[in-house]
Amino acid sequence: MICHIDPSNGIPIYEQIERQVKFAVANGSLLVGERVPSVRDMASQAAVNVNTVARAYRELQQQGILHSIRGTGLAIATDAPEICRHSRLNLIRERLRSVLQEAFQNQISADEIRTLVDEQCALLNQQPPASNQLNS
Amino acid sequence: MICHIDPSNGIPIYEQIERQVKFAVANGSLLVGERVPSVRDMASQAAVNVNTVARAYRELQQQGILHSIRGTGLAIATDAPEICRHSRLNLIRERLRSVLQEAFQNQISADEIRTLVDEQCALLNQQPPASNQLNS
Amino acid sequence: MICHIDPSNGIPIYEQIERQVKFAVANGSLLVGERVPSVRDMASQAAVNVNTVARAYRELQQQGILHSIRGTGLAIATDAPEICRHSRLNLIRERLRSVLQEAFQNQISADEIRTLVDEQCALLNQQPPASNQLNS
Amino acid sequence: MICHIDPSNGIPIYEQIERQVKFAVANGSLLVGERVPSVRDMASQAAVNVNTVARAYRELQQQGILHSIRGTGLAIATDAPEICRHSRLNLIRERLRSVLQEAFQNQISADEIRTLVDEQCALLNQQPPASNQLNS
DNA sequence: GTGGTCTAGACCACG
DNA sequence: GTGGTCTAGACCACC
Repeated sequence: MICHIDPSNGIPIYEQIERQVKFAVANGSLLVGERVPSVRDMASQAAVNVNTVARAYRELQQQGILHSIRGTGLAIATDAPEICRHSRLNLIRERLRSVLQEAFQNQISADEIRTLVDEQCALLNQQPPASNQLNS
Repeated sequence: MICHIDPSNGIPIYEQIERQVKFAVANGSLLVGERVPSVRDMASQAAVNVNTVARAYRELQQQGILHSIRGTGLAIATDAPEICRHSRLNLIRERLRSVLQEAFQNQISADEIRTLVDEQCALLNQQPPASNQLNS
Repeated sequence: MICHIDPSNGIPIYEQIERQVKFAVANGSLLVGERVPSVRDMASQAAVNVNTVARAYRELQQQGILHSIRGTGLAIATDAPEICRHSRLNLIRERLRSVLQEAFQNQISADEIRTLVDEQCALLNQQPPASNQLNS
Repeated sequence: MICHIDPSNGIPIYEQIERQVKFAVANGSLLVGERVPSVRDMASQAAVNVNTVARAYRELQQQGILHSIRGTGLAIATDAPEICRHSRLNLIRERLRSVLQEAFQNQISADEIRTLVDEQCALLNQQPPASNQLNS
């Protein structure tokens, strides 16, 4: 599990971590019972503060996605795949809603929006997907 | 020029004011040379502090959208319409790019995205535009 | 007597008017006993507020450059040419001092300054002097 | 990084702070990536209000000279040295241009100007730089 | 701990 | 009347 953080993104770092864990679970990249990196490892790998990782893990525990194994660390909970698959589209939907709302408030038409979407899809698809940051 | 402020929507008040002025300029509601309400008028109309309006106006000046006529007030600058028209779409485009990038990196297809977009367009369009609420 | 005002100049408008009257007197463009335009005329010609012109004239009176002729207006005082010729270079010197001081504070050397001065002299000399604004 | 503020010199305090930061960057006293003092530290050291420092820092951010590391503080941006070196000379050049223009329009010769410049250079150079006063 | 936002109220220069 | 500066103090999110 490797996290790519963009600190100048508007999205809080702890939330970027949360989202990436959820996507990895929904994806099958992280399996039930598998351990996530320790707070310290994740912090040093992603070059962020340990408290930030701790906060992300804490919130993931509260959501039932991680559970702690005493003395061992945190692992993906049994229900995690279901929760994450269920919320996978919602994570995107919520961000999208906010953008589109601003667009409509500025009297940008649905057609103009679709044009922008297609334009960005084209741009992003032709980028090498392997080395990409997960946020920007 | 009347501003509708939603103090509980995450976007800082001074930025809501900025956006609405930009929008009004891009729109033609505010014409080149026209004066914006005095900081005191705008503050009392929008029920916010004078300094908050002053900050919005100051940033609009720094962006070349307003220019100050000493002792008289602030007016729409000559190239404000061009700047505002440009930035209007760019602000949306940039936010959209960020969302779509996250989506693609998590194996959400362009078709799924278009479905989400259409869904949100439908939802947002049927909201009552009665109150001319520019923020939320 | 025609005044060229640059409202976006940092120098207060009333002071721009003062300086231009002084220079005109030092120049011989305004002669002893000659009347300056009425506050209203000057204000409409220079497109500034009447209060602003009034303030400039008031300060020129206090400095003994203008004197009022009851019911007639304001005229160049007897001592004005001497005063103005004397202060002609000082007006420039004072502004220059302020600029050079900032330069020195930023560790720009006297030689660099002389280069800048020569550069600006060359630039300004080749401009048609007739149509120029008097301030900028 | 220590700031010397003169509250009674016409230049707004926040701008004195801005200039001194820019100067220090152009100078190499502040290196890329280095952190500036926290707003609270700078405020207490310079005996000004926190908001005043915050305003200076905010404007430096907008100019691309500082960038914020969330929850950690503000650091010198990558291209700050270039920006600061550029703006240092440009600020002087612009002020100088304005003064010289007024001089030429009032029939002061380039030679007279050079004499004034030399005179001011001599005056300013012999001032005691003991207190390292960056403003006056 | 950090910066960011907002409020309230004072004072100033300018027109 | 206008905007601009500064202070003081509160509250917030983030690290």
